[in-house]
Amino acid sequence: MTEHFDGQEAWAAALRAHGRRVTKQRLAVLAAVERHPHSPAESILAAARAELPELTAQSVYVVLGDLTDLHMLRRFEPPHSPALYETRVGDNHHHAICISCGRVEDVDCAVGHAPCLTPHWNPDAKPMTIQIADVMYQGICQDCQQAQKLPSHSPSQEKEK
Amino acid sequence: MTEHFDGQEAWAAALRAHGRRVTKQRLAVLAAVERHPHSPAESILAAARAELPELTAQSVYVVLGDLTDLHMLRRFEPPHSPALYETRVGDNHHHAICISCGRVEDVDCAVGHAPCLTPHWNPDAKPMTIQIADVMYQGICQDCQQAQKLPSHSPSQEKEK
DNA sequence: CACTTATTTTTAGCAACTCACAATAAGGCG
DNA sequence: CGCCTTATTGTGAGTTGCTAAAAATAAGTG
Repeated sequence: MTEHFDGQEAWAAALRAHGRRVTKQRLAVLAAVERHPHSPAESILAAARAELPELTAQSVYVVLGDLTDLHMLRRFEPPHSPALYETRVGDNHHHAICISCGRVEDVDCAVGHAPCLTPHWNPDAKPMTIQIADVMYQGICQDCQQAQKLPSHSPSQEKEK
Repeated sequence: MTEHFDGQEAWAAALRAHGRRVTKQRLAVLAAVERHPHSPAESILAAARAELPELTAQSVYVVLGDLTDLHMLRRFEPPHSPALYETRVGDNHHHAICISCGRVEDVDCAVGHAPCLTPHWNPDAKPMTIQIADVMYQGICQDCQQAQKLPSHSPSQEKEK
């Protein structure tokens, strides 16, 4: 317990910079998210409790929500999954999710800064001012592909009767 | 009540083609989704009940789930919103959501068939086999932009203390 | 028309959050 | 350094959106 003083202090500074108070709860949450990117609130709670056992679920929800609003954290919601959080913000990157095992990988933005970012509006649509474009790739990771080829019986696909 | 026999029959055919039974509930749900694209289950229930008052919420969930699996419907889940459904499937198009009022607009795929679709994998990542890429644009629609410029008091933005 | 079984209904149940309010403790101040 | 204000956390309850189990109903088949 000696090498995370710098991270500690960095987060503290960031909190102060945003006019937030530096509490052990917030530091614990931040550290937990940093160490377990792409995690849901529940896992973050569990991870944070390792170093702060009395931490509450509510606090985690409140903190995650607040820090996300401040853009100190980024939240995204894959289909059929609770919201996931990560500390990597500001660089607009995307995510690939394995529909089989749920694993999430980061994917850098394909097209530089603004991704596939300028939508082609239908002639009849009233264009919006786009602020961000979340791209969510869905596929099958190598491990799961392997598993499907193997012996097994049910590929658990469509049933179509 | 005379002009929707064709739609009726088209959906019935599609259901049969997928080995599903043609029930008034399924037809009502399909019709409701078609008439109210980008709607959550609850709204679809309400809309469908207009023509089939005894329809159950459960049935709607079951039907929506089943038809989505069959790709007769498409589901997507904007942040902070329940799942939305639409009948426009097969043409990979995307969605733009107004973060202020929640309105959803369809956006045709920018890059032809596969959208911005080939992720650039980080050197250390094990690439997945991508099947689909959902792009979710978030921004502010013209109406809401207007509203924000106007007199009002709280733009309901960050608070940053 | 009878029969099989998909589909719907009924009734519970649950996960992931949100809300309201009391208790606690940062950070500013004298 | 102790006091005070108010952000933050904790407590306890409540909600939404959806899934599960089992009984009732009704498509489609022969």
